[in-house]
Amino acid sequence: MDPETRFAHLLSRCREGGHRITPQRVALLRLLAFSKEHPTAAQLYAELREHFPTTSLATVYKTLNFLTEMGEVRVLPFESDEKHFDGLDPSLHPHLICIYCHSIVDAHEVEDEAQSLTQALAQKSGFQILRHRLDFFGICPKCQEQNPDKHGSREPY
Amino acid sequence: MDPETRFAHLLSRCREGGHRITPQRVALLRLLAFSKEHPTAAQLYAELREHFPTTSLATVYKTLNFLTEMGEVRVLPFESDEKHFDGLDPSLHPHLICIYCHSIVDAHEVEDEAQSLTQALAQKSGFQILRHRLDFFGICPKCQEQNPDKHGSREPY
DNA sequence: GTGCTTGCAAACAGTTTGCAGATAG
DNA sequence: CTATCTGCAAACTGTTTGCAAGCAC
Repeated sequence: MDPETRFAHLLSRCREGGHRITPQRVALLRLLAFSKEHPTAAQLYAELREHFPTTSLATVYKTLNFLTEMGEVRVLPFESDEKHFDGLDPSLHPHLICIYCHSIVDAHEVEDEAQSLTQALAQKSGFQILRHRLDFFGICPKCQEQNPDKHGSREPY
Repeated sequence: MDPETRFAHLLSRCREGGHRITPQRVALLRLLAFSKEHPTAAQLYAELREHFPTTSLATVYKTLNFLTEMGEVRVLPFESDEKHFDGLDPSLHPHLICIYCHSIVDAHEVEDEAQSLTQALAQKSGFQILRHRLDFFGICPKCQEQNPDKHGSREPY
């Protein structure tokens, strides 16, 4: 789904849910629909503040929370303390996380394999599997090219 | 690896790392080696207190933290706020989580499939994949048998 | 005896909540 | 006009840190 369509979808889902469309929310929904980076609440807040200097984190959380309850946003907790939010595509798909640059990208490439692995596991374990969370940690193509000691600024995961 | 061997292994890893063997640590290592339930720090603390009424959570965290740094314990963050700890088997393996009874069990059944999925993803994405985190949420065999409204006490995930 | 460890309390980080004033519908 | 939303501050939860007294080695 392209970001503009996704944005429109988020807007109408808000209306459906009886939530008012405030300028702050419009800006947040836009960020969610357009950011591929799976941002944290703090990152969304920082970007929002560029346009709404008085916006508060509480407002960001309140909106993220009802979107999560509606199933439009997926929460991604990692070992780091802050939770990341996937507002691009709430469907089940694996993620690839770079331990150096901390980028988090969707890994739709192996959705079929993930599906069959899930079925195999359900059969072998007797669990009725409803959803999954599949994260793969490694070094992204960009960081593989770089000089190892230039990854610098961020603590590797 | 059987729990007793695992316990002995944890003990010697502590010594190797220059960490002193205190009675509190012995008790904690024992819990880690024997508990299949992937407990939280608070749960470990509660069990420890039965034998050491004055033990503190801080001590539990300090020990868990160096074990994690040594690679002997794996941290499992979920959407719930508390982190769970896998001290049974720090190797990479998928987990099955029951949304009703909150049990977390190892899913060694599909390790081979997970391995080949990982290779396929590495090839397709260009990532050099170092480790993964595979969680499957669903209803465990025990909870499937129960009357749906008897799952009661715990909030379903 | 030395230096790591304990256990308490205080600090900390991320998230949530309460509330008075502002505003979407 | 009314009910919801905002933004601030305070509360809350899980985890970490500082430090004096205690204990492993």
